Amino acid sequence: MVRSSGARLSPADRKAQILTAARGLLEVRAIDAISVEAVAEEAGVSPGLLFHYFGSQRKLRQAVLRAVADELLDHVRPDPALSLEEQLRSSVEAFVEQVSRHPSVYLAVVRLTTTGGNAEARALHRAVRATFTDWITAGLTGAGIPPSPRVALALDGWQAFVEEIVATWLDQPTSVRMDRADLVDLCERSCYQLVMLALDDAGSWEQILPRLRRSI
Amino acid sequence: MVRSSGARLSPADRKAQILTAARGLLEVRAIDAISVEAVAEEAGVSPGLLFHYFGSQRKLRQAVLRAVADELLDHVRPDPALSLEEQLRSSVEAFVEQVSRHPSVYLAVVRLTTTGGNAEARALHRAVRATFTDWITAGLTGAGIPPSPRVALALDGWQAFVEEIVATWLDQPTSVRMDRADLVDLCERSCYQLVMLALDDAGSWEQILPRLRRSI
DNA sequence: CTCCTTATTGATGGTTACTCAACAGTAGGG
DNA sequence: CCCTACTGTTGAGTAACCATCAATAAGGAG
Repeated sequence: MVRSSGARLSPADRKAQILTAARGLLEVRAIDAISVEAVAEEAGVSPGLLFHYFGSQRKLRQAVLRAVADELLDHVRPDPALSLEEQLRSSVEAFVEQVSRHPSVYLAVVRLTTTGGNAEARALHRAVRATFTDWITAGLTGAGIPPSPRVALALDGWQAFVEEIVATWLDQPTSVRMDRADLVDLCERSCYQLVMLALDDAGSWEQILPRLRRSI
Repeated sequence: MVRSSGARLSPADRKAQILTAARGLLEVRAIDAISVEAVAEEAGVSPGLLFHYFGSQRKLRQAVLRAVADELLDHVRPDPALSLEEQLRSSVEAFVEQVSRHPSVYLAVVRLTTTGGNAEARALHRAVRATFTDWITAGLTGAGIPPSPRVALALDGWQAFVEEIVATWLDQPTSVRMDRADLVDLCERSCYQLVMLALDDAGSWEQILPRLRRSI
């Protein structure tokens, strides 16, 4: 067994190092296939230590996913200085960008719809979704569109739509894929369409755009 | 240990019995939490026998999911005698119906986007999706709308949208939920909207409906 | 240099996927 | 009716892995 890190570290440093090691494994293996012993070896540390710091395998995996999720949210967080229309567009672009860069890592968070047990993991995913939904509903409220259960449901579904087509798009060979700009376009416009639908507004999404164009 | 089934059965019968037992467990536990020993006990059989018939735990789970997926497809398969519009509507209704009846079982198939390892499980999910997509594209082709990568991507995303909002809807307490008819409506209309979007057709979905109304 | 705190380990137990040689039920020939 | 060949089935045994805990050693304070 390799002991890459010679001596004792501060708890914070050690925890960070273990998380980094686990994240490295996430580039290759799926989250469900990450064993405590593999992470321990990757970190150059005894398996027992992981239990000392994280308590259990579930909590370790949870911590890894949470770290990745936080990182993703940081990249996608909208800039309040922009207009609402620009916020949506640049956030969608940032999302596609980030997931494209490290697909196996971010899809682990984005796609863990995993009916497969793991209530905490699903809770994390729902929390990420809820964060996005909050950002958008705040923007819509600013444009005079009040929150409603139907809109919230549509936004939730829209995120599933985006996650799915981005993932599918990534799986396609680059020779066949549509332009990335087109993908972003499709994601952006579908948001307006689905919200309009949830509002039971038969009109086109272009009617709503002018209201989103002015900055807040 | 209970040996509910006294003696030797034909391989086909035994396999079917084990699958039934596993499916029963799926009503309660998640697919990832189903151990070989639990299934063996449920079936009244020694654990070793499961390996004889299915080879490994992965393949066993795969077989269970495949059985459930086939069952789902059977219920949702569109009736060629109907008009295209009616086919979409009744298939969506059948989908909501079936998933509502045994949520824990069918969500196991529908929601196994589980980046969590399990390449075969994802492949199965993709196969189910592809089947639905084929049905719809066939219908669209009949209405004069030729298949294209953009439309295929949108249909894939639409299914993610539907799966997500149905699952979310199921999680909500019945007191808060919107009407089931409204849910089906939202699913149906979003399909038209997203296809139009993929066609880069700025018009409303109502322009396309008349073409779907005549039977083929 | 010594002591005390605590980061870290290695031994250990229990669960579970998986293998395999042995057992037992059933059918067919004498 | 009995023997034999075939094969469905078992139960013991192995390996990997999650988890616990008492023992160890590193590093700073005095």
